[in-house]
Amino acid sequence: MPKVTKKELKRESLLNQGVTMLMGQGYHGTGLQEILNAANIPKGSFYNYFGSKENFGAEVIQHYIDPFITQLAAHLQQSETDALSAIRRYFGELIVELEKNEFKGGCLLGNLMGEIGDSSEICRKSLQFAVGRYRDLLQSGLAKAQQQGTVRSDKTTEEMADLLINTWQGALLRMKIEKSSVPAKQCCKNLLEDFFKP
Amino acid sequence: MPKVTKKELKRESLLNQGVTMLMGQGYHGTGLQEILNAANIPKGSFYNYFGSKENFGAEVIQHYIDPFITQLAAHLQQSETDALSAIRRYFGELIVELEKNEFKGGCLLGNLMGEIGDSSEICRKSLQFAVGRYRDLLQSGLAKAQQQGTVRSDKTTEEMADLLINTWQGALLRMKIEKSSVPAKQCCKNLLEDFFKP
DNA sequence: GCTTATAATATGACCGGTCGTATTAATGCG
DNA sequence: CGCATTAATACGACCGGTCATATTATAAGC
Repeated sequence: MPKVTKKELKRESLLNQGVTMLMGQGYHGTGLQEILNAANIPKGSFYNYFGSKENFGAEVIQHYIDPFITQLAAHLQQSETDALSAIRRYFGELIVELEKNEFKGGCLLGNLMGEIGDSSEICRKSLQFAVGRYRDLLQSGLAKAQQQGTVRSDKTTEEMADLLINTWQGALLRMKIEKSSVPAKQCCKNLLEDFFKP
Repeated sequence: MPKVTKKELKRESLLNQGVTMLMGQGYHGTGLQEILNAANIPKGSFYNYFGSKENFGAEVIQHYIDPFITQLAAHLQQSETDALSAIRRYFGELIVELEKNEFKGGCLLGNLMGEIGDSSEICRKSLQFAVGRYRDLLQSGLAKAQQQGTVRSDKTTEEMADLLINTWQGALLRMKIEKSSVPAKQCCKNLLEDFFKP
């Protein structure tokens, strides 16, 4: 595989810092300069990597969801675990991470949907694409679980995946203001261990 | 009842404009000047009504939830309707309003939880209080419905109210980026007409 | 391979503007 | 006229983005 250039390293550093800071302070609450300071990149250089802050935001969104998709896919690919258990384990791991992080941040997708979902068309589309990618993977996991007989068959897996994602998003918002992982745990218990069961 | 003073009128106008603009553009995406222009109030006067932008934000949050609580309470007080039907009708009305508004804005509580839930302690507490008020009212409605035998009794009404609010919040975020009320409708269908049923 | 010219890339000072808040001035009322 | 209230103005900081310039990379000729 081709060697990663210095430019690509810097670009990725910007994206990583962008994820961290937009999660903590939101899109408009975070100035470019703060991100550039953290990534040690001068202002003028930023525009070699990204056309604008808005374009940068759209790419931060994709950069954010990538590891979640990788992690969920890895769970689903484990052949010795049934799909529903894989999904439960995946969310279990997320909850452990959120507790470690003292309930801060939540989900960047949810945060930005709320903040700039109406005001940035570029970011709205990036969010829609990211949520779609994530939801499609969850849906394929639920479909597998249906085949394995561990999930109810009278509801479409699209609808169940949507419900799961929406409830999870709402639970993470509650988590932030109540500083507790109880909402996230209840989401998993009520849907994955109750409502979705045959 | 005492006559409403001019000062109170101006204060309420600021809060109304604040709700509208924070919904559309978020907290940090909306400057005070924009709100003051819309309310026709000079910059210096703002500080007669509110100690800071942050305090203003916290009061906008309470001002935002008040009519929802009033509307839901009115539904629940109608003696000729059972509680579950009242809740369904309430959410049905919200969906109609959201469709009329072309799926913009969503829920200010959800938006601000995501954007400033970690960065403003004053607003976090206001959000927590507002969500608590709303949830408690929903919980009392679900408790009534349990008494009437229209809602399952093997789950606490606190937990069901939490699940309903969290899923609704997540559904409204999806609504914004997909410009569709389907997520909100699915939330009601799956929870109020399925999962919560005895 | 070295030197020079050219092209590409990187950069930080600067721009015009707005920010939230503090200070000062003006106005209204008893 | 004095005090309270309201409003105008000022302030220091920061915003996203631009651009003239500096630096680095590449190409061409010998």
